[in-house]
Order: sequence, then structure tokens, then C-alpha cells
Amino acid sequence: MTTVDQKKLEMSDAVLADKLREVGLRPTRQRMALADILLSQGKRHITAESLYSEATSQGVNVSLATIYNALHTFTAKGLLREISIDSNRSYFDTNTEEHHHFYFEKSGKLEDIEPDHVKLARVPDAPDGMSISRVDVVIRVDG
Amino acid sequence: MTTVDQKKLEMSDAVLADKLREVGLRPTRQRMALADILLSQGKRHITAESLYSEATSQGVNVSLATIYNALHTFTAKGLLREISIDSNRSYFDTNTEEHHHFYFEKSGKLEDIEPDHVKLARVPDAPDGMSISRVDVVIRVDG
DNA sequence: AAGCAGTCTAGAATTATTCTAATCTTATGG
DNA sequence: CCATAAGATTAGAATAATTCTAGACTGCTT
Ligand SMILES: [Mn+2]
Ligand SMILES: [Mn+2]
Ligand SMILES: [Zn+2]
Ligand SMILES: [Zn+2]
Repeated sequence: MTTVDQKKLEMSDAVLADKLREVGLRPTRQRMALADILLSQGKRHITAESLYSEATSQGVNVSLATIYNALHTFTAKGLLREISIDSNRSYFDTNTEEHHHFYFEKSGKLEDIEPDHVKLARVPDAPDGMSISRVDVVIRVDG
Repeated sequence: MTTVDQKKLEMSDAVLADKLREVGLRPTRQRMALADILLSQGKRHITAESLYSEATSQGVNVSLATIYNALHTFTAKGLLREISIDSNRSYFDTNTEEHHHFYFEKSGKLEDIEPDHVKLARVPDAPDGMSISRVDVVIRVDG
């Protein structure tokens, strides 16, 4: 509410807008609102529907098409990472650093694994002239 | 074509039927046909649609609902394993032994990794009283 | 301020999957 | 064997998730 707080918010917006511009995306009203939800809080695992609900409940009016557009363009630009659990459950991860996941089969929730708690001793070479773009480890837990 | 071959086929059917009964499934006509496609050939990565096409093109008349029923019950009984790549691409793996995969982003194909080519040095403990039901490693390759 | 490329949107369309409810089949056991 | 019940199959409807379309709108460059 103070001038200081307002300044912080404005800075934050400027930072967000820069983050978008850096990857070649225009900081439009909708993208800024979604980027705020997605990128200016802690690391999260979000679905299209949960992002839509969250935006809507914050009074951000955005169409579902825009939600999908944003999730996919953000992912393509490296601001998000997609993690698919099964044919009806796909998450977008706001943590784009290399890390792995627990998946709780009962609750359907994903949880980051501490980086040093999982370690690959051996990773195969990619075939031919191909290269590895990502390694995903999902540890399924029955509880 | 010979008597021997016919006997082999009959044996194979008997073996298949037993495999189904062993896990508590009735060896119905449709399931036998699908189990034949799924379980009596080499290890494969199959989608609902590809199984449907394959069955249909072999003259096996089976509804898509039965395809999904079979894939899910087989999976629940441990005869198959499901691997989800993204929200629109889910495979069923006829290889249920512990193993990991390459995913070729361009072609959309999955390929088994030689078991000794990937090794986890460190796997975290499951939280609480939970236990790890499976560890999936998918190595994405851009080619 | 003008113009263009990029973006947004509502709603339709598509795709994947599941459900429903009627019909059919396998296993059982008398 | 045959009756029966539990389990399985099916067509088609329904649902859910995602993508497409085409027109309106806006951020950015000049
Ligand atoms: Mn679905
Ligand atoms: Mn889909
Ligand atoms: Zn994560
Ligand atoms: Zn495999």
C-alpha cells in the first residue's frame, strides 16, 4: 500500500516484462498476468485448468485458449517445462532447472526431489547425430 | 502349415489363455486376439489407436471400448506398462521388466534403452510409510 | 499517428477416452 | 450337459482435454 510497495510491484512488472521480451514474447496484458502467477512465485506444478481457475479467481479474465497458448509458448521458450504423468494428467513446472519428481499415485500430486537425492550414474549416448535434450526421472509412489 | 506348426499355434493359444487366467482374466475371443498381438511377439510400444488398427487389419473385430478395457486391465494386472510422453501421446509397453526409454521428439517414437546403459546411482527414499512403485526414466532426444 | 505482426477470444471442432445399458460369453457346479 | 451368474463386449452417447478458426485487438517500430 505504501509508495515503497507500489514501487516494488512496478519493478516486479518491469522484471516480468523483460523476462518475456528476453525470450521474444510481447508482454501483453494476459501474458503479464499469467507470467505473474507462473513466474513470480515459488516453484509450482500447474495444470491448464488450475492456472485458468487461479487467473479467473484473481479477476484476470483470460480465455482457455490463451491459457493453452501461454503454457505452450512459455514451454517452447524455456520458461516452463511440461511433465506428463498419464494420458489424463499433464503438469507444467515453473522450475526449469534440471530436477526430478515424485509422483503420488493416490493424490495425483507431483513433488520435486532434492537434486542431490537422485543421481544418474550412467546415461547412454544419444544415437547417431542426435543429442539428448532432457532426462526425466519420475519416481512413482503408491501412497 | 504342417501339423507341427498347427500344434505350435495351439500351444501358443493355450499358453496365452493360461497367461490370462493366471492374472484372473477370462480368455475371451477378443482378449485372446489382443493378447496374441500384445504378448506373443517381441517387445513393443503400442498406442490404443495402433492396437485398434492392427487388430482391425488382421480381421479381428473389436470395439475401441474393448481396446481401452484390455489395455487398462492388462496394465492393472501387470501384463503391460503405461508410459506417458505428453498430454497427447501415451504408449503401452509390452516389456514389463524394469527398463528405460529414449523418446525421439521428431518421430514421436519410443525405444528401449539397453538395461546396462542407464544406471541410477542414487534413488531417494519414499516419504512416510509410502513405497516406490516404479521409477521411470525417459531420455528425450531431439532427432 | 499508422501499420503490421503478433495476440486474444468465443465458439466450433477435433481427439482421446470413458460411460451406459443392452446383449453375449465364459466358468461353475449340479 | 445345462442353468446360472459373473464377467465381457459393443454401439453409440457423453465427457474431457485440447486445438482450430477467423475476426477483433494491441504492442512495437517507424
Ligand atoms: Mn482425455
Ligand atoms: Mn487430447
Ligand atoms: Zn518440479
Ligand atoms: Zn519399453
